[in-house]
Amino acid sequence: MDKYFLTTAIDYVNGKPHIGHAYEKILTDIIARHYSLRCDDVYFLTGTDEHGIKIQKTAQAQGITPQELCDMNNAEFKKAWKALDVDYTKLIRTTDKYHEEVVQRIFKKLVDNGDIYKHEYEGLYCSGCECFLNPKDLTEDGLCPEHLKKPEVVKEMNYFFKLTKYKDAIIKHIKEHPDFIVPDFRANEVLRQLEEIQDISVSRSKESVQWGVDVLDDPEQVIYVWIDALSNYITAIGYDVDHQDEKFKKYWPADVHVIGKDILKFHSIYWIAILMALDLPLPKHIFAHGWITIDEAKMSKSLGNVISPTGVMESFGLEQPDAFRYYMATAAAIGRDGNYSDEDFKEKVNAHLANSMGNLLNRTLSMLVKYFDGEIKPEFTVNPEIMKHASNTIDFVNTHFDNFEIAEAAQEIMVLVDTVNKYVTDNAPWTLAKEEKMTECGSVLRTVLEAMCTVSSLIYPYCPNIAKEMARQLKYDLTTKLGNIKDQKFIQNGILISKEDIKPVFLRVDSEFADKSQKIKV
RNA sequence: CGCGGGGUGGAGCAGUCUGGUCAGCUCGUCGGGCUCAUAACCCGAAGGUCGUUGGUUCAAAUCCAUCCCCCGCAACCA
Repeated sequence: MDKYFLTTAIDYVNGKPHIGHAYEKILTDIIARHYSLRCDDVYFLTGTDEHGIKIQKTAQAQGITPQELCDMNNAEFKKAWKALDVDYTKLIRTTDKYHEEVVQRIFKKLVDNGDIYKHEYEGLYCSGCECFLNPKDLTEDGLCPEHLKKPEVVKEMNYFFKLTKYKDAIIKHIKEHPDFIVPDFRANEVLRQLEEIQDISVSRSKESVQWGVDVLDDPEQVIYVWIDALSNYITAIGYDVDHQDEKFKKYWPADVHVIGKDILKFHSIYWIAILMALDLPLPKHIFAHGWITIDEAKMSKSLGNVISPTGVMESFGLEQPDAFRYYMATAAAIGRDGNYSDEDFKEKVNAHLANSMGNLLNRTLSMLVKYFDGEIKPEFTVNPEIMKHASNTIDFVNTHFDNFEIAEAAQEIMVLVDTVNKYVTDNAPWTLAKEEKMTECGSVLRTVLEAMCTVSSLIYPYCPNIAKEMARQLKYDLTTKLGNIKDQKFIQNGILISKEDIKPVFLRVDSEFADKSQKIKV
């Protein structure tokens, strides 16, 4: 694997980031960090979608310019990603000049090639909304639901993209590549949607939308979201219609587009058709994740249950996002909806990160100091069965990631941790020490510590800070590639650690200890 | 008959496509063990006729049919 290029959906900056936006970015960041342990060159693209009527109106309502609104909210998103340790390579904004220019040229190329044509569109226009309404959105009396006014029938000239031209090719591609749409049960939905696909309108008149990218040679029309937003995946890495720079050649096609299940249609149909029209290779996978519900209810502003990702961390007094990231990543099986609840969050991260994993390292290092003054002696050997299990876990985790089974991979890591905890109890090094079987005792400890090196690598994508702290105490190099871990020993002979250097890698949430430690830290 | 998703021990879920090896996982509860550790770790137990009813089959959580219930499908919104 020489490169791995992955993208998130770009977020509409009409509001601030919430837990739903965060879910997708965390998942993508975890995938990116995982592959960074298998490949030297990972490119993680995210971005913000900044054009369109809603932004125009929101800005108007707030008495600021659209650009000011975008700048403000774009900054909020960046801040959130920083707080969550979402370590993207690049964040593209659809208002970036180079993006706008390439989008115009893409549009023009599609027009020149005959994939985009002008067509008179007749629709129901509400002067209150200043936009066209979908007939199915109207009230029973045929009124605009917001303004309770009867919309007028208005004709508008728009540009249309010949989606129908690519229908058969897309169906063929989906059928021939069963892992193209992940999870696979979503592919059927897309195939059904493809049956009733129509050409899509890809522009709006200047009268209805001003905040957007102008169509070249036709200043009365603005390019609509499809071509503007979806193209970010190629413009960000240097695509242009007549020139593609080295970066683009290197990274395209994307290895995966990570998106929400609601926009699967746009990615697996519209975007694919656009790529076909541009004669570009198709992304290898489209991974559609589910929703995170809040206490079993869909998150919505009207219900007042929108949760800010950083708010969760604050309410539990967490300075690092690791626990939140772990919880988000394991909240749902692949592509399914998951649920967030404070209670469950606390139970799960305490049980897995503090009790099982953190405590395992802690108890082992404590014994090493207590019985051997922190020294690993040359005669300490490792248990081959535990090493085998650790090595197998790497394989399982890799396979899960290749299938985008993030939660399932985490479960596999915890199985390893549980196995090692059991190994410690079964071999009772404290008893061996009392019986003065010191070599046996030390061998148990060395085995656990070797296994913990693997654990720290595997947990790193989910919990980068915890993993770094584990690695520090193990004197282990976290940049070690997963492929190099197998059959290698990392715990060196000699003094590993002193009593003062041992510290819990993750404190139980909501415990007295956690409270106290937080005050000390601040 | 609108469309889609779902109903599995106290909670959250997997398993359903490819019937048997499936009643599983995480958490919680109760009892026991251990004492190295972050009141942690290990063992054991209780608890489910897998929404209903019927059918196919040697065999169904899994296939077919019927019915019941929940959640999305206007907006904010991944």
